[in-house]
Amino acid sequence: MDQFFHEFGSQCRNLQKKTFSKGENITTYIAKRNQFCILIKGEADLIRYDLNGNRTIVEHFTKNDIFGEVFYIITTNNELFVTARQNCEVLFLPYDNVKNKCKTNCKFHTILQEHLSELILDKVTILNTRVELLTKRSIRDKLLGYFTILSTRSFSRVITLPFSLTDLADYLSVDRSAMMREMKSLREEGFIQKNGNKITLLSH
Amino acid sequence: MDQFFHEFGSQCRNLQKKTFSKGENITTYIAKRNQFCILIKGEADLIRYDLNGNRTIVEHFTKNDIFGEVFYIITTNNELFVTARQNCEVLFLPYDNVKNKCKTNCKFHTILQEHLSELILDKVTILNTRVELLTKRSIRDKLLGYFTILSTRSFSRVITLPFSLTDLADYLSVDRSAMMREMKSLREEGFIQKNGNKITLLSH
DNA sequence: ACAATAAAGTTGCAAATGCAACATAAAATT
DNA sequence: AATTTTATGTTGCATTTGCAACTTTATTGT
Repeated sequence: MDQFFHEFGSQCRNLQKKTFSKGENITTYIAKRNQFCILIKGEADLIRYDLNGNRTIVEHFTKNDIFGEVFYIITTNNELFVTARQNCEVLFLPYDNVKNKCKTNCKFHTILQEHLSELILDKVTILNTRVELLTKRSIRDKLLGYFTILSTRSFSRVITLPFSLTDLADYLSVDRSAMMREMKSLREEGFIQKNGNKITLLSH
Repeated sequence: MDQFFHEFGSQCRNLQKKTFSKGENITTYIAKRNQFCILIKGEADLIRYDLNGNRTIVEHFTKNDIFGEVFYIITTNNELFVTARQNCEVLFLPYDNVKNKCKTNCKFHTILQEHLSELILDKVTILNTRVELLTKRSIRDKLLGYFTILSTRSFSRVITLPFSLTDLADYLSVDRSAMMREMKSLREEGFIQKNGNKITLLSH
């Protein structure tokens, strides 16, 4: 699956491949259109700004992640948009076209269809992990929870934050200065060790 | 799809249909097993207790919702279990059996497979809505956000809470008394009107 | 119908978090 | 290399939230 999107991504007429530079806006979630996107290169974030100006990183996408308006029901009137964190390559295709058979019956759509439920299932597990994190009651628990997830994924007590501390606060949906204060306590109380964007989880 | 689970739910040997009384434990999420469940009758909740004794309603399931360990990666050592809120009927099947072809090639699995990605996609939108809610910064915004979602779904300014206020607090992952205080302010400031478990959203 | 249990509602106080405003360090841009 | 921009780190103070402990009102079970 890993190389599949690259290899076959440009063979069908019903999809578009676009390139984005760092910082560019990839798409905006406006209404329930059938937009389905695959990130085949780079990293991107789904960002929301609320009425008080708070920025939230709703989702963080890496290679082979899927996103788009099909996955989202817009209830509030907050702006939601996907921004390229690095230079990105994105496949755009109408979801109807993924779900139903492609007219041209191309190889891309056939394989995509076969793996579709697996791709979406992965998204569910990611979102469940995200909910688990956000339901934690304190900044401390959110931080430790997040570190634990990264640690589990990398099979290591030493983890590298995938984004800046400012972004981390927006991802955990907490105030940055309050988060920094909590990080300091965690260091002082011997829970973690910190060196730039590398953090070591200590047994305590 | 709606009646499908009932009609065909008992025709295949590779799945089990079980009944649960209100309050009973339907399943516990322990490890990444391939458990896939369909709630064909009743309502149920995915509950987590953290080390401080806080109860969180991680998810709320209604008729035709799918759940189970396939959707979950257990990272923390918190207990996660699904409890019947009402008398429930649940189909249990191994996910491998859903994904791949069923040996007996029965009608149930065939139709389920056809609709699988749609079912999982629905779950993604539900989870995205949940994340949207949980990333709101204050209890007030969480409450108003939740009311707005229910209002949009029911096409009405008058909404009926699907569970008790105690449960709502556990669902929004906030302290109950703090939530009650906020509800009171919302009433006093003319945002909402309240009558039992019926709430009316006012234009303000 | 009564008792028992659970939910709703309230409050004072403590603790956590958010806000604003900085200083300093690092990274990006010209 | 100098300048601008962005990120990190810190702090005092205000506000929000959580905690504990109640009373009152519903709901459930016998």
